Amino acid sequence: TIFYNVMMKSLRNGKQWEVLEELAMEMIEKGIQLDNVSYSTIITCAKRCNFFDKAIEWFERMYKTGLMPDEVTYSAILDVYAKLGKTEEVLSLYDRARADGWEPDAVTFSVLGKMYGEIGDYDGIQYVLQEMRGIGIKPNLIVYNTLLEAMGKAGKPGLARSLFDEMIRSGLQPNVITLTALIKIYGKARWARDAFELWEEIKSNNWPVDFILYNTLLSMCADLGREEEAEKLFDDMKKSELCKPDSWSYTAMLNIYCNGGEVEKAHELFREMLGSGNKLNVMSFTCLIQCYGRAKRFDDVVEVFNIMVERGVRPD
RNA sequence: UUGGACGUAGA
Repeated sequence: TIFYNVMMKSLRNGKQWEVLEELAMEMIEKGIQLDNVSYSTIITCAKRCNFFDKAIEWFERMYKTGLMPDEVTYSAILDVYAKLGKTEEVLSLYDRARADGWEPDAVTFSVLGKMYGEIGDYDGIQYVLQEMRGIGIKPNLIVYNTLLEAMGKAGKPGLARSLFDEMIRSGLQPNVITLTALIKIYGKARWARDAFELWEEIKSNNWPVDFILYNTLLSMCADLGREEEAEKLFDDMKKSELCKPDSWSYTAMLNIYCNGGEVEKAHELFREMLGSGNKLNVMSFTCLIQCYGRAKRFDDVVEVFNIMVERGVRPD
């Protein structure tokens, strides 16, 4: 069994669903017992290959064999239903499993929290927090990250901040994902002051930073029209080793200049981007085309479009 | 180390 499980794991990493399923069928034909590791590997492979129906099919097959799912298999299948947006199924499966004496763990709650975040269900998030406390599970870093982001999606930036504070008080160090999520939440709440305060705190605490975090700050600046701060951040990126600007960074900067009507700056930056060796994407072209369109520079619109086609970027 | 959960852009 372990041999097959290891095989299936590597197939899963290569997203080879068809081959993996054949192997699983072979196990059944040869009478080799599938255990929870086998089933959870099968389920997550199907999920990663977007064959959600297959994931459910295999879970039901497991159920029929009478093998009890363990906490890993449960979270794996709950995540499948959650990603399908089948909230009812998630909850009924959760309740049924609880009734069978199953003890959920931190991963379970991050799956549930993520689901409620996606639908912006504040009461759902509270339910997760309450269940977690009731069972006596201490949230780990990922659970905090998930719930914090969910609070943001439910339109509760203040509560997201409270969770962040609670996390720090509990002695957990935030990672770059925590910080990026918070910055995005503050940006969407138009809390620029809080976001920049957090940015200072990040630097003074030596908390981790990467190019995605920078990009998140840049998009916030774009949304809120904070050109000066953005230019400073963009400059930092160019000077840094690990956080070089990518096409997302350029797109954010182009947005700032376009929204500010600074067509020349946008044009100059666009040239820089073309020469930067970055993979180009539709977003930056879309932005620039709009910019020229608004400035009634239609010859430039055509030129940008032609460059886009030349560079092999497909319009969507 | 046989298996599960988290972060960035345009219209």
